[in-house]
Amino acid sequence: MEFSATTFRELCQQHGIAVTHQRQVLFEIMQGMHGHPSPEEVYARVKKKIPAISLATVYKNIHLFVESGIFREVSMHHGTLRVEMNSRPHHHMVCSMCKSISDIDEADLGLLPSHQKLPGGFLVERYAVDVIGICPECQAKKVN
Amino acid sequence: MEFSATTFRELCQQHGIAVTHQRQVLFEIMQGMHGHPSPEEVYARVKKKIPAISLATVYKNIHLFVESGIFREVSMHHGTLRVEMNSRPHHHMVCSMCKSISDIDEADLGLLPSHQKLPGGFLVERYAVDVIGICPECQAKKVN
DNA sequence: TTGACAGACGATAAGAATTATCGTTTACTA
DNA sequence: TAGTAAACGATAATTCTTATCGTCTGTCAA
Repeated sequence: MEFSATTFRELCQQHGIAVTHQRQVLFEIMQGMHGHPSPEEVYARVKKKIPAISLATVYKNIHLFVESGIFREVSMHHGTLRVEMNSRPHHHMVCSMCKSISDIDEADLGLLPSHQKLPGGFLVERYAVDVIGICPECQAKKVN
Repeated sequence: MEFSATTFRELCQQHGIAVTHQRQVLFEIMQGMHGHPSPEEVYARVKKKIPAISLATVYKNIHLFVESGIFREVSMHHGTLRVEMNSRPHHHMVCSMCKSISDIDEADLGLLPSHQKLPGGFLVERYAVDVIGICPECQAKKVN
């Protein structure tokens, strides 16, 4: 929608990555998908166009696209199950560089709207806010 | 903090689970932890008290505690990496029963406070809100 | 208190998702 | 167009989590 086929080459140049056939097809197919596809789902679709493509290539390029900011991943997750030990109402600050999570009290964040029902009839139990940003440590490290 | 050692037995009775030594030690140790420990971290601590405990037992009981609502997991994660294909500003409605994710436009959710810096000096890039609740399909299925 | 039985335990194999390795091929720059 | 760094495909390896299974332990009724 926002990137036309002609700009894929420029997009790659911007990010200093090579324009390969696999990369281009992958990009176009991903753009045509909606929702929150998994690597396997993307792989299944790309294979229809490039039967010989490897799953590893799909993974490598999805990561590349995410790192370049071309696509975004749904909720930074931390590989492993994590249990919440803070029983006070709070949310999370997630560092986009080091992926560290720290807590912020709900009161310090400010209040959220609390509709009981959202469009579509979704029944709200609670809100979980991830504040994505740069933690103080990474701000200090960041040289540019 | 909120559950005393004496109430662990009651807590188990409420949820219809047996009071075992492993379970009790696990519970107490987890309560003493802070942050967002992983199963491995919990396992490492519990092993100091019960060297013979199995990692599988730790996993099984963490799940049990989470299902019972005794503890909560940090951000419902979906097992696999998911890529965001909706480029409009939006957030997510996550069903606590079936774990499905659907999008909600930021405008439909209402505005969030947009401090540039949060307590501790965390630099905000963006907010990602997960609205946890029950999707219409699961509301229909829900009999009780 | 005891005895039966469901459920919990530990050990470990299996499974799923992801990443690393490596030899071959391809794209970019001069 | 040649040289080189990067990308590719195949697949082994890793990591995290779950399943299996034989043994053991809580729970509940007698």
